[in-house]
Amino acid sequence: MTVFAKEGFYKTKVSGIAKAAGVADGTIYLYFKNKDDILRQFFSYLARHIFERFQEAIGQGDTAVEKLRNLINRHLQECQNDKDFTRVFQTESRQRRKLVKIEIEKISKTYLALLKQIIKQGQAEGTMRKEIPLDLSARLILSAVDGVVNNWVLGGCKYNMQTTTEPLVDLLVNGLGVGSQR
Amino acid sequence: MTVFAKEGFYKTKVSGIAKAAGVADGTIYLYFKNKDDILRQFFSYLARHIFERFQEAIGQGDTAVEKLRNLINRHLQECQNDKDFTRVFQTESRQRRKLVKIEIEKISKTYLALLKQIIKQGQAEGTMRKEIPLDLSARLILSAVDGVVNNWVLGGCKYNMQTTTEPLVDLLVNGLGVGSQR
Amino acid sequence: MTVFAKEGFYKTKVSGIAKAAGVADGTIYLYFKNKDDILRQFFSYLARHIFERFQEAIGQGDTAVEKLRNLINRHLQECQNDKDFTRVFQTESRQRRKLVKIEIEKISKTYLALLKQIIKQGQAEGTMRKEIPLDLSARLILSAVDGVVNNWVLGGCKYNMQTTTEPLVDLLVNGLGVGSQR
Amino acid sequence: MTVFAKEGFYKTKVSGIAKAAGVADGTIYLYFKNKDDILRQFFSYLARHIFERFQEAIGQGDTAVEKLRNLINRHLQECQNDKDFTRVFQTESRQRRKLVKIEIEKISKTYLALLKQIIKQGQAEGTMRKEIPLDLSARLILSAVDGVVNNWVLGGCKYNMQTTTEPLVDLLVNGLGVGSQR
DNA sequence: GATGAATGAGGATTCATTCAT
DNA sequence: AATGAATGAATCCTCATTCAT
Repeated sequence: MTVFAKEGFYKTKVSGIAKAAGVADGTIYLYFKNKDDILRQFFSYLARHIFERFQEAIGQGDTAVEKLRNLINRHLQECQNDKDFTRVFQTESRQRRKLVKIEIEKISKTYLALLKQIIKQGQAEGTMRKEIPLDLSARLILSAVDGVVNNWVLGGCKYNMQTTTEPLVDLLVNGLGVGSQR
Repeated sequence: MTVFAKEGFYKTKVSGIAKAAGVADGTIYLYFKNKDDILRQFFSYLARHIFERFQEAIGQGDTAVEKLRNLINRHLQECQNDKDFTRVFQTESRQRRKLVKIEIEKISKTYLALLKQIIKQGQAEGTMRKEIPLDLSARLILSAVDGVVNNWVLGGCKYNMQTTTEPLVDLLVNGLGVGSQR
Repeated sequence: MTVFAKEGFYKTKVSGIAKAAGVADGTIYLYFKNKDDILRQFFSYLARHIFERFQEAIGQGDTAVEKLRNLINRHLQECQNDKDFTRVFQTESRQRRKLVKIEIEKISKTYLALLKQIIKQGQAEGTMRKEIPLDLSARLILSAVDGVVNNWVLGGCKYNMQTTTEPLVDLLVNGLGVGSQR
Repeated sequence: MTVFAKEGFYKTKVSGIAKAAGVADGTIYLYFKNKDDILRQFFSYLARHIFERFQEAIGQGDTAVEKLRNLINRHLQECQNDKDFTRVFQTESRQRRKLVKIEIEKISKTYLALLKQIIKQGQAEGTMRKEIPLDLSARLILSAVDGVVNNWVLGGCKYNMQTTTEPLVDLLVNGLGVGSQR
């Protein structure tokens, strides 16, 4: 991932990955079918493991808003902890659509499911509006968080992204407008 | 752009572009320094022309919320009108970061400036909250809209994206929560 | 020739020649069949005109040694007067053997004929040795003069080559050894 | 070298070299940085190895004239033994001046040093004239030998060049003129 | 299992030449 | 006659992949 993160999938040479891993070029092919497969396995790994942690984060909140806050916070935290991973994901999930389509969709769907579940709980609690289509709300939240991460990546991963959690949740929950508008 | 949109920058052959353009391979090089330059000129063109249209859209609204709605609507509309353009932008602005860094930053900055100007007006009008950092609000809106577009692209550009405008603006302005929460 | 002299035949672009000549690329092809033909015509021109001047130089001497001195002097002078011409000749007569074979052979033969004629006269005068094969003597003189010129070209055409005439002729006529050796 | 010798550097295709060497195109690039480098390494090799043999030849003579004869003889012999090598050297040392400038100069300087050393010895012995500038004599001898080789190459490497040694040395040492002239 | 030299298909780019204006 | 935009054949070089050791 360190190597992919630096120059992107296409500019990365298999020999470069081998060198970074301290093995011979040929050795790569004992563990990966081909270059594409390296990326695919990365996405596959992500898809399998990331949600346990998200689930865990949600578990630590009671109300819907708390859960949302915890989820977003953990999301930003994880991204921050593994910059290379994040960078590769942000970059290649768009570029190599066909290759990782299945994994991306799986990740995306699971994430959206988590969000919908939170929103549903909020609606049941009476703390979240019922007029807005569930799908749209979920997608919009995902987009917003993804956008924040993307912005951070494009800016060179410099600032501490977790400071964004609080105002982000505030904005998502309360909106840009003043209450009287509604 | 049609060709880039289909397979991405790296999988696109210059000869493929030439063929699609109905000219000889060499002719490409009369107008572009090299393959990279084709992409760079595309982004450069975008940077120069897109904002006139956004500006125009904003001009057609009076209140801040109206302006926001018009901007977002026009944004989604333009993306919809040129799917190839949009797809290339969404994909390659991430992938070929270094190459188009300058153009991307220009586009991003100008867009954010438009948003901040709208939010400021809203705050002056008393229709938009002052507690949230201007920068964050603007970036979040951009991220959200970008996320919607990205989602549309990943989904194959199938549904009509403009139906999203209304609930999107509602969500951004009024938030996910019910009023009493604040 | 200025252009050929700078980078050699192969690195020279027809468009570069056109630019130097102040005409359009296509115009070149009104006067030359192709790129090769430009070089061929150059050698052809040389073959046709250079010997008049050499002949003239020889005409201004009486004894064989005088004639030899005048010929060599004129040879070095002409080379010095047109550095580009000389450089192209020195370089391309070797490189593009097949292309200019005929012209080179013509030039070479005529030059050798001049030299043989001089040596014959010297032998008749009793001032030049008869033991050495005429052919070899002539070729050796040509080689030596050519070598001097080549050396001058390789060194960047800096020094005044005509100062070489006198010692060169001395060496050729009297040899490196002291008289008693014979 | 066989391939370069046939058509010259520019007309030679890397794939042609690979084919002649019985390897794949890409293999060439495991040993040479690029096409230019093949030529450069050739000249570099020459520069490193040829002088041991020349030195050896000189060592087998006692008097200056003997040493000169042995050097020239060995020079012609080596050229004859490797026609392709010789042809490439004769051709490309002129054509690709910049590329092999350093190597050429090294070869040239070392050769001239050998010659000067011989002439000095001759002058000490009293068998070689002291009036002619050392530099010029050396350069002239080099030019003459080079000229003989060049002539042989241009003529298609047909005749036995070593028969030229004796009259060449005679001419260089005793000159073209009869003794009484001095 | 690990290696890394060898492979060769593939593609960007150049530039001599043409020809409609 | 002169132009120069357009052409497309030609070739260097890269790099994913293989396989004998």
